[in-house]
Amino acid sequence: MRMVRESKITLERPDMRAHVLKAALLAIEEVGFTQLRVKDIADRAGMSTSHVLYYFGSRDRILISTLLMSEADLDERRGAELARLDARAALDRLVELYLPRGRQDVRWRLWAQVIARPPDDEETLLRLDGFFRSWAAELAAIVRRLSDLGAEAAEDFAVRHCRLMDGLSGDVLLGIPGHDALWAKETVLASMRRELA
Amino acid sequence: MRMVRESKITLERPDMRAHVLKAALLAIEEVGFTQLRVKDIADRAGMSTSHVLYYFGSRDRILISTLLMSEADLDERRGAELARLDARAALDRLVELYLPRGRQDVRWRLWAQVIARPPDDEETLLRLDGFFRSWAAELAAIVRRLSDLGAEAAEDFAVRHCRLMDGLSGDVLLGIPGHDALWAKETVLASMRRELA
DNA sequence: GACAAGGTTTGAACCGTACTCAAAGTTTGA
DNA sequence: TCAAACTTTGAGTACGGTTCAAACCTTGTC
Repeated sequence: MRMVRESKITLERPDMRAHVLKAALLAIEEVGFTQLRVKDIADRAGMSTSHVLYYFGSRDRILISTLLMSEADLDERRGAELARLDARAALDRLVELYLPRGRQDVRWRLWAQVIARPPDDEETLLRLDGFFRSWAAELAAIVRRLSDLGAEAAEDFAVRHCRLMDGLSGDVLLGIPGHDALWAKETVLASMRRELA
Repeated sequence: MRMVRESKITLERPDMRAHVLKAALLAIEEVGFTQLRVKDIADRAGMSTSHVLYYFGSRDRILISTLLMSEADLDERRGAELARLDARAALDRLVELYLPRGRQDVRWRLWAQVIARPPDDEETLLRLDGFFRSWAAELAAIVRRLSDLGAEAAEDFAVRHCRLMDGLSGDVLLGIPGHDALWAKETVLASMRRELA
């Protein structure tokens, strides 16, 4: 009995899951987040809805997994891209990568969804926390190159500004008049410059 | 034709709507946000689901209206309560009122919901923006009592810290281990003290 | 005081969609 | 080669939001 369960988990082919998650990203972009049905994902993955559910168990889990993949992907790309830039450009670019590109930004819509219906398993929460920390660490490293802040102060600066960007993103997602992606970017950068000057 | 529409709107009894919204708050607390059905609200309001929908049009609108009411209510209470306190105590209390009390905080779950499924009518967005501004204005006023910051600087301080609190609230709602309501409060207050010192 | 017009309320039906299940198909390993 | 476990699907279920038409009330008018 227990054997069955364990082997099931081990044998879940990651390629299959990744395939579905890519289909999910595509589906969200094409049909929009609010109208997204499991069928839209299944169609684009070339399989039945039952099969998608067989791998993920529930619609919510598909979305959470999509966020995790999307975030992991960005985590990699970010490291590679920022390494090539000088500190000031890296700071600017990091902010750009972090913030939503607009009201319909897929990654941020996923975040909003997950915050509205949070997962209850500890493991997922720790992975999400891991992404937070990764962003903060990257930002802290850049800040240390730009100022004479100590490790602790840089870390504090980074965490505060990540959370600030989270808050600003809420405005962007809501579509508050005047509070668009550009406004958010300018606001964060102003706050950063203010402290680093 | 147009007459019908207009009179319909005018005649919507506000007491009836308010009654439903209070029922909604109660229902959320009792059955939990994720399992909330329109029927749960209707039951507690002592009417049929059709009747609730007759007044609000859709489930989403009920939730948005509940948030608006909840926020308007807090807006009033806040003004009355903070006026009685000295500046330092008022700052502390404002932060307490702003932040979620915990993972299940009803007002914040409503915010999360509305950000995940934003309304598309301009009017609602402006009302939400109004609440943002109201919080910021209140915070700015307190800050000016505590420091020699000018009007502009105080306003900037206030907006940044409101958004910071929004971001921290996300962590609390998610239930990231270690990031509870108390942690959020301490983090904001530390940031505020840091700048005001 | 009766009646017309519009406003309110509801129960019953509709519809869409997440999820379940059993059966058929496929792989793996002994 | 066969059986056991894994995969895949179509059909079916459950459930919740939304619609609709009909009954009920309220109000103002002759």
